[in-house]
Parts: sequence; C-alpha cells; structure tokens
Amino acid sequence: MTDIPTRYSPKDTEDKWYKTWEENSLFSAKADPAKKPFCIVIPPPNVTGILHMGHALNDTIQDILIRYHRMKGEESLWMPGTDHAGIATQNVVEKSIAKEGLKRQDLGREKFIEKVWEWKEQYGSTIIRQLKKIGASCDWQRERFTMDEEYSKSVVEVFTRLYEKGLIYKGSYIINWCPRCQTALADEEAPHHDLQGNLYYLRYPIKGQSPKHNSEGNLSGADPYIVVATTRPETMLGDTAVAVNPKDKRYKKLIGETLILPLANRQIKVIADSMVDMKFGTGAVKVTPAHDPNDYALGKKHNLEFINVMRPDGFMNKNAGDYNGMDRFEAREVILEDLKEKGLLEKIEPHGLSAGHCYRCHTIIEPYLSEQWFVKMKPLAKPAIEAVKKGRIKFHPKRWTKVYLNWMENIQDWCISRQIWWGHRIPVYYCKDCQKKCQSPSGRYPVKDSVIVSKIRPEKCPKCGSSDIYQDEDVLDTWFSSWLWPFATFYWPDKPRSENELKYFYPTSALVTAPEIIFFWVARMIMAGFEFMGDIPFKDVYIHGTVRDIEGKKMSKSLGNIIDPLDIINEYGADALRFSLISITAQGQDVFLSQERFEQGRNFANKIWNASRFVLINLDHSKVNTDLCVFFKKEDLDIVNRWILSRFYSTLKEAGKKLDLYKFNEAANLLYGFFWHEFCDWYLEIIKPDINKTHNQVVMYKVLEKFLRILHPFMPFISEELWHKLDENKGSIMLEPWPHLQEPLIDKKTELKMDSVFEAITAIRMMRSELKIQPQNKINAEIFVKSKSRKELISSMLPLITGMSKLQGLSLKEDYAPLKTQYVKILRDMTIVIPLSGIVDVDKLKKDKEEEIKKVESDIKAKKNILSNENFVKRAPGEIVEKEELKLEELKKTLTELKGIRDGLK
RNA sequence: GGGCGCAUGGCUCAGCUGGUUAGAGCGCCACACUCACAUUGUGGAGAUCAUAGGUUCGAAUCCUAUUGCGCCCACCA
Repeated sequence: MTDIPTRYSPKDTEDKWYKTWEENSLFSAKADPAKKPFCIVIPPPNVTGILHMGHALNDTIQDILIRYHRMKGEESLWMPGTDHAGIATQNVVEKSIAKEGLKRQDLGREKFIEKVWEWKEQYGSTIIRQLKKIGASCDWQRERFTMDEEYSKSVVEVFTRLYEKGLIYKGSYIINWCPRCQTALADEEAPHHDLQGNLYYLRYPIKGQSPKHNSEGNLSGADPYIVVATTRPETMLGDTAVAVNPKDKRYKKLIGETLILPLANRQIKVIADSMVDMKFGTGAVKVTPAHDPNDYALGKKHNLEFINVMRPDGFMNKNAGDYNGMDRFEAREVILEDLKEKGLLEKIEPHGLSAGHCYRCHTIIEPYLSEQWFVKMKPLAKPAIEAVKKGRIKFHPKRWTKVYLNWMENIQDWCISRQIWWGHRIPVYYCKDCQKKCQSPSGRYPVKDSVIVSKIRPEKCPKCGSSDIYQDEDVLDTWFSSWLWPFATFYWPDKPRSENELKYFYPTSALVTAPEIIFFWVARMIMAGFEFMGDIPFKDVYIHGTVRDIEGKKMSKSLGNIIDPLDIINEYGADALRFSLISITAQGQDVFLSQERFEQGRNFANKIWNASRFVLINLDHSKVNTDLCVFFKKEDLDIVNRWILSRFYSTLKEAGKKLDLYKFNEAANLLYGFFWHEFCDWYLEIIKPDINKTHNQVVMYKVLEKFLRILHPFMPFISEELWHKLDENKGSIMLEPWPHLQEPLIDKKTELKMDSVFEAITAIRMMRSELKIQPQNKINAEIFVKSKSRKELISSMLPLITGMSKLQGLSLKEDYAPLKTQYVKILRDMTIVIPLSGIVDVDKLKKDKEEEIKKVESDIKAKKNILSNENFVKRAPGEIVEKEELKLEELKKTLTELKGIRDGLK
C-alpha cells in the first residue's frame, strides 16, 4: 500500500535534515535592507558545558522564535557562540592536569594557558554539537568565542574607554574571596546560603582594672571584661577595636578604655559608633577591619589598623601568631579551646547565619581585604534604568521588571579583577621606575602614578621612558566580556567590519534567558549597550522558568535527578523533546519535569506521522494542484470543508498571537488540539468515506501542508520530513512562508453548526455506550430538532451523523411524543431517541431520568433566584440578563420533556 | 529583615481584561484491533478552585489577612 512505516522514527530523519540545512547554509543571515531584521544573540553556554534541560528549554524557545520570524519573511539571525567561563574552565583544566600530578603553578602561566586552549580545541565544541542535535538553527558561520582575538579587542577597548572616563578604579576593599579558587568574586558570584552556626561570646579583659587571677593565673568570671559576640572567632586575631553604641548605657563609661585582646595580647580601644545594634548579642562588637565589610567601614571611619590574619588560601598567616599555618576552621576550634582554657569563652549559642558561597566550587567565601579593580556602576545604571521604566525594554513576564529595577537602583560597584589565569588579562601595565619614585616609606605607593592603561603592551613608560614595565597579573571577570555580547559578536569596534551589520541587526530583537542571570548578564548588557552603542541591546527580554525535577528540586548532578536531553532525543526524538518541553512551560513558571512527559511529544509526532501517512495513501496528486482559491471564490465548499478551514485559520491566527506574546505553551497546545482532535478525530474520520472527492482531496492536502508549516518552528525535523513526503520536488520547509491568514475563511457560524452535529454524534455514541450496545449492533435512532435552521442542517447531515455514530438508520422526526421503551437524550437544540429492544434495565433508566429531573429542577430554582434579584436585573448588562432568561426558558422546556420521557418509561 | 511566585479533579498544569455547564495531558474504569495510527479510537468516573473576610447583581478570577510550599535579594557582628 505504501512504503511509509507506521511509526515515526526520528533517528532516520533528524541528522539527515540537519546536515542538509547546514550544508545549504539555510541558517545564515546577512544585512538585507529589503527585509525586516530579527535577531537573537544566544546566551553563550560555557565552553565546559554539556547540554542540560535548561539549555534545551532555552534554546528551543529561541529556535522557535527564529524559525517563526524567518518564515514570516524577516531576515533572522541567531548569533551563536560560547563563553570562556574563566573560573569554571580553569577549574576543569586544573582537574585534568591534576591527574598527571600537576598544579597550574608547576606549568607556569603561559604553559597553563596553552593547556586550556588545547582543552578548548578538544572539548570546547561539545555543547555546540549538542545544540545541533536539538535542531538549533544558529548561523554557525558566525560562531564566536569570548576569548577570540577579535573579541578580546572589544574587551580591551571597553576597559580603556571606561578607565579614561574615570569609571574604572583600583582600590583596597573587602571583597568576596574564595580560598579554594583563590580569587576575588563579584557579589553576584557569592550567593548567600543559610548555615547552622554558633554565636560565640568572648571576654575581652579591660586594661588597668587589674584582673583578679585564680591560682592557675587565669581569669575568673568575676573579672572585669567586655563580652563580644561573634560567628567567626578566628578573626579575633585581627581585631583592632571593640565598638559599642554611644547611646548604650551599659557601656557608656567604657568608651575610650583600652582592652587586652586575648591570645594576641594586643591593646585595642573601645570605640563608639551608632552603627552598632544594641539589641544584638551583647551590644558590643569586635571590629576586624580586614575581614568584614562592616568592620572595614568602621575601620576607615575611626582610623583603625587593618590587620590581615589570613593567607589567600584560607590558612592563617604570620599575623595570627601561634595559629600561623592553620586552616581557618581548624584555627577556630583551637582558638576556642584556648579561650575556654583561659576562662575567656563565656558561652556558645546556636545561631543561624547565612554566608556567601563560591558559585563555582561552593566553598564558603571569606570577606577579605585586597586590592582589586572596580567599575563605578551608578553612572552606567542610569540610562539602563530609564530604558526599562519607559518600556523601551520589556520583560516577559512583567514581574521581572521590578526585580531588575530594584537591583539596579541599589547597584554596587563591580569588582572585575580575578586572580586566575584563564581570561582577558587586565590591560594595565606598571612602570617600576615610577613606582620607586613615589614609593612611601611603608612600601606603599599610589597606584595612579605608575599605571599605564593601554590597548597594546607599551614599549616604555610614557612618563619616564623606562622600559622596566610589567602587566597586571589579574584577569577580568568573565562577565566583563559577556556583557558586550550583543555587539562584540559583530566585531565591534572594528568599524569596517561591524558598522553595516550593527546598523542592521542592533538593537537585537529579543533575549531569551533564565532568571538566574538577570543581574550577571541581562542588566550589564543593557548598561554596556547604552555606554558603548548608545542604545538598548534588545527590545524584549523573555525570562523562562527553571527546569526542575518532578518534586520541584533543581536538577543537579549531586542530587542525581538529571534528565539528560540527549537521552531523551535518543529515546523519543528531538521534536518530542522540544514539543513536550514547550507545551508544559507556562510563561515564566518553573518546569517540573519527568521522563513520561516526553511521551506526549513522541505520541504527537507519531500522530502527525500517521495522519500524513493516511493523507498520502489516499492522495491523488493530480487533484490537489488546484489552487485552493478557486473554491474560496465559488464558496461552493461543503460545510465540513468550510469548517476545517475555519478551524485551521482560527488556529493559525491564535497561535500567531500567542507566539507574538511569548506564550509558547499556549501556541503549542493550540496546534496540538487542532491537529489531533479536530483534523484527525473529526475531519479525517468524516471525509474517509468520500476521500476521493476533489473538495476533500484539496482541503485535506492544503490543511495538512499549511499545518506542517506552522508546526515547523516547534517540530522542525518531522515537519521537514513530511513536507518532502507530500511533495518531493519542494525545497526546505524552512524557507516556506508562514501561512497567510485568510480571515474571511474564519467562519464562526459554520463552526457553531458543526458543533451541533458533533454534539449529536457524541450523544448517540454515549447513549450506545450507556445501553451497552455493541458497535457491530446496527440500530436505528430518531432525532427531533427544535429550530428551523437546525432542522435544515441536521437533515443534510443525516448520513454523516449516521455513519459517525455507527447507526443503521437515523430519521428526522417532526414532533416528539413520549413513547414506551425509548431511551432519550435532550440536547441544546435537539432530542435524540433510541427505541429499546427490551433487553435493557428500564428501572435503571427511569432512575437516571429522575436524577436528571432533579438536577434541572435545582438549576431552574437557581436561575429563578438570580432573575428575581432586583439588583441583578437592574445592574447587570442587558445581554447577560437576556441570556439568563433564555436559559431559564430552555430549562423549563427541558424539564417538561424530561418528565414526559420519565412517564413514557413505563 | 525586604521582595517575588505558587496553592484548581489521583498527578502535572491551563484558565487573558470578573458573566451560561471550570479545560487539557497523564493516570483510572468500560468498550473497540479487516479500517492511517494500540505511541490508537470511543465513552465514562473524578474538582466545596488552600482558609477566612471584603468589593460586586455576580468571584477560581479583583482586594485584605492567614496558612503551607518554593525562589530571589540583604553589610544581623
């Protein structure tokens, strides 16, 4: 009959079509003034990345948008690429060389970077290959990498521009320090997590109030001291003051007193500052300016000494005295022991706290005083806030606007230096000779005087001519390169190369991303857009939900709850993966995923496959070449064909609207419902007996053909495969236009008429089922129609109703008179009667009718109540009141009929 | 401490600007394979729309409070 298999096999089509698309450069876009541009830049995945469900969702959404707009005739560019992901990649390569027993320091900076590049060449395109598996139609010829030579030029350009503008500065501040990665982290890179810790109460003796010693020489509880509370006792070695609130009566007379810092045996002062919360702990707080941001501020204000007691690796340093060389947590234990021994540990209380964790290795970060580079953010934030407030950039869903604005309005300066090797090295050079000249006796020198910021390595110092120059050791935060993504990917600032394209594609159209990186990336791109391009980088930001497992937990390797998209593609196909993901992703809601979800997508693909198979088996190609318009003009199509066309165009219209509103799931579900339940379940079943009729041939072919086109953005592979099965001479479906909306063919009247017909068929099927009449048992039925117009309709549809409900015969009768041994169903505008052959349990039917009567009676009562409410009649709109009145009339009629039927059942 | 989101049939979710009978998928029950598809078809059961107030002629829908779950932000030592 046909050589099309009864099951769709994704494996036979997906790779084949992807290859064809790629080989024919169907994804490539170029500035074409004759067309409207549509552009999305991909959120560049980490080179170390492997595709997870989050990517699958993110990239499916983008691919749908790109394919949709491409079909709508827009020049659609999906700009792809990867991110060098400084810390993440460095960690991965460090792990890999650790297998050979090597550390990065063993190799040295240059050799290590070489290793990273080698690693990148070998494994860096994994995720790109995987993106291709899901069907991503990126313009791969444009693929960029944030460490490319050209891209690096953009980064350096931006750094120097900002420096010259005075927006980049170097300074000593308390930053988030990861002792494992041994680098500074931006605030966003050190998310806080709750921990169960303790609040330790320490006693600091007051000098000059001669402590009374016990026999062992230790302090007793009665001695004069101040009690401070801390969660990190090991930092006490760096204390340079104890602060109290000036209003605090308990401590008023102690202000200005000197304390003996235990274990360190240093003298520190009691200072007063209103920042101190009297209600917390004891109201007295130890001040460690080198290890806590608040204390740092206090230290600056009160001119305190900054004593750093920790090494970059999280071990105590020589300032820690006896504790030098201990790990910070080990030191904590030992210090507590020692204090306890000396009677200086008053008590320990359990205390919940939250501490920053390294977003890469999850080590608890250490607030750490160090010299870092920062970007002043307030001036950059200003236009970026305006743009969103004025609606030039819109978030979808809207609520993220607030989150964005809240962060932007409280923005802090951005720490951009990282003490790692893999990344864009800071384009800052220092002149050693200049440094010597302005060095202070303490060994410090003002940074400004020896700094040379330069796009290329300078030969000699522009100030003194010295060639004794070295480059800053640090590299830039990865986001300092990705925030340029929407224009640096076009080779900005290389004018000859970028100008034309940027003019065309920038601002890009939409950005699709997850909520986690609104601050990291989205906000910063907006700022960079204004600063360097003078305009927004994109118009719409679509924020999709997070993919979680069925219990709502994030998918993660450690939890072992990962569903691998590649496994799903293997088992169900990429189209199934895409469709299932999309159909359950309500706008902005998190996605709760289980393996079974993908069956829906697979089943849908299979349904489409088989319906197409059915059409192909029955298709007479010579008939379908007729232009559909011929029928439109003559308006001589029968109602069934008019109905399916109306339904198709309604679906097209609605799905288009949903896509424009970023409501992908609703669009997907519209297609699903239309195809399965209207085209297959009703239309194809109805035309089956007359499938060779020209009208049916043309319409079934056209609807299927157009449906494949609107399906294509969602399920690109199967739609392409079937497209060619329908007509092997055609080019790729990718290049086909999105179907033109034939508004006049949307005909709600026809749809309502067909609904009546379907209602009749369903009712008869239900009656058969209730009466347990076997399908092979061909019975007769009668139908009574109330209104005149319906009478005509039903009369013309009798054969269809008879066939679809597997009746022997169905006769249209004028007036209904209750008879014995009948089974009756009352519908909105008709009544259906099946004569009983006496096998059935009449009492049961009677009972059922009694219940129906009760139901209708109570409905009538409710309606009457509503209508007797004066306020309702007065205030509700007239049409609503009329509707209610009409409904009541109908109910009354139905009641009369039902009673008649019940009485007939004797 | 602030902010946000979510609570709708056994499960996962739709339900736009308040208006007849609250939808879908999965699961469940019954029936049906000469018929494109059993990854199928037909029919069915199953929901006091978290709780308590309020606005309204009318609330799953709007407002307030409460409870439970989840997330984000924050310099509580």
